[in-house]
Amino acid sequence: MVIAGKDTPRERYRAQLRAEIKQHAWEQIAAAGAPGLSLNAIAKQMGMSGPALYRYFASRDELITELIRDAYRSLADTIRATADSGADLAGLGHALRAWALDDPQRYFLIYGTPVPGYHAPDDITTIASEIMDTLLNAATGGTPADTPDDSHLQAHLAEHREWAADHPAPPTALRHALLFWTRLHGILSLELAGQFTGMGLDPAELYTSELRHLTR
Amino acid sequence: MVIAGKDTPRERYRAQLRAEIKQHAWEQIAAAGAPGLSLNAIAKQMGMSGPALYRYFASRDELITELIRDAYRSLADTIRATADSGADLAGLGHALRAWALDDPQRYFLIYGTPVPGYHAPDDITTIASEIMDTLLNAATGGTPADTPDDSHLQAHLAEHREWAADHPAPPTALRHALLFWTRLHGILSLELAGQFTGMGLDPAELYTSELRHLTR
DNA sequence: TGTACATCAGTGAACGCGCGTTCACTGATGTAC
DNA sequence: TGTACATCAGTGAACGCGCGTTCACTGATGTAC
Repeated sequence: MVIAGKDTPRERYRAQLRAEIKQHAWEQIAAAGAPGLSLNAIAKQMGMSGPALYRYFASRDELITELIRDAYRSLADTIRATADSGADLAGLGHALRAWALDDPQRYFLIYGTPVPGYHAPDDITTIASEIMDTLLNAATGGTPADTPDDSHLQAHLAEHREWAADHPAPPTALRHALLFWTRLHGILSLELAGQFTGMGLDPAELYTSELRHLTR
Repeated sequence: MVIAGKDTPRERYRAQLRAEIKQHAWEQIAAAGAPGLSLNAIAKQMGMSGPALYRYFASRDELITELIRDAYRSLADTIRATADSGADLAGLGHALRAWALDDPQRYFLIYGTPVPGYHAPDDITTIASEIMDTLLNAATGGTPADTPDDSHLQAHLAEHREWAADHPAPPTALRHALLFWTRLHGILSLELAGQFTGMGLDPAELYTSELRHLTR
């Protein structure tokens, strides 16, 4: 069921202005992080008065939630499109890294430090599991990972697979998808946070090495 | 060279009050995240007026920097003490996890979303490399990791080892220490951020599995 | 041991600021007859 | 095609709030003779 979205000029204008607001919001987040996001500052940047934005977003919280949703949507679409174009897990790994580097603060909005007390709406959780779904597909189809047999973990996953409830992936694939996620996130998040700065090594080497290891 | 620290009653009182302020700061960070930290709120919580705190910290920024320093110090000491007590990399991994779970926001203060523009003072970088040093010791001494030979990455590390300049670890150990760091951080940070919530699996199983894999 | 002075902790008032959000209102744009 | 009315975008003033930080001051604590 799609919400009407009558295509009147006014509706189109509304949609465009909402998009414009979000774009300025992203710029502000890139410059000062998510906590520094301010409706008034966005309005000023757009040459409008502060209260005007309340025609488009009910509150600051609603705007942020929407940004989080868009970030998840963008990542899910990117990963999905890459998979649909025939890429294997290695391809997904490279797509993930490119997506993250494209806008680090967007990555952190999803996977960064959580704000105590904030809880994402259900539809966002749905998008998150869509991402896992794509990973599971790739992990199931591809060659099995170079992994020592880890029967203990696989037994655990075989019995704790709510997150993959409607996916036929075998335990080895569950495990493979999880390692793909956690290992790449480990390197990516440290890189984006600048933790490798000054160490002299190239994070990309580390990343592709792990990716090779995961998809050999 | 140690800064005097004359042990007068006044000095002891000062030190104790600084500690008390920091403790309230940590509670506030645990409750609302680091961006929500407020000097006035801490003062109120302690039954003092806001300006009083300026006797103990020159500014909010100085307080936060000090908290970051303490977090690094605490982690470095924990890891070092664990290593000194004879633990191998597996032991360090468990110590790391326990330390992180003990206060997630403290972990995120070190490894979480960076604030664009903030740059840590040099002495903090020094503590960070002290941690890497302990890892390198353990990685050098222990059994070599179960790793496929990755000559490409090892060649890169052999020539980009500023971060381990004054450590005699061979490339295999450099690689081992890095993987230890990035893989465990990947799982830990996702766990602390609540990304496994609702998935039904136990992050501890994933963590110990990776740790086993790294220290077999 | 007592007095005179310096040091320092903490207060209260104040400044300037930006925040999110509400409200009554104006003016333009679209809709119905 | 033109008029009457409803809808909606945006404004400016205002509210209440909390923030970091400064400043002049009071009162207690320590130090020197």
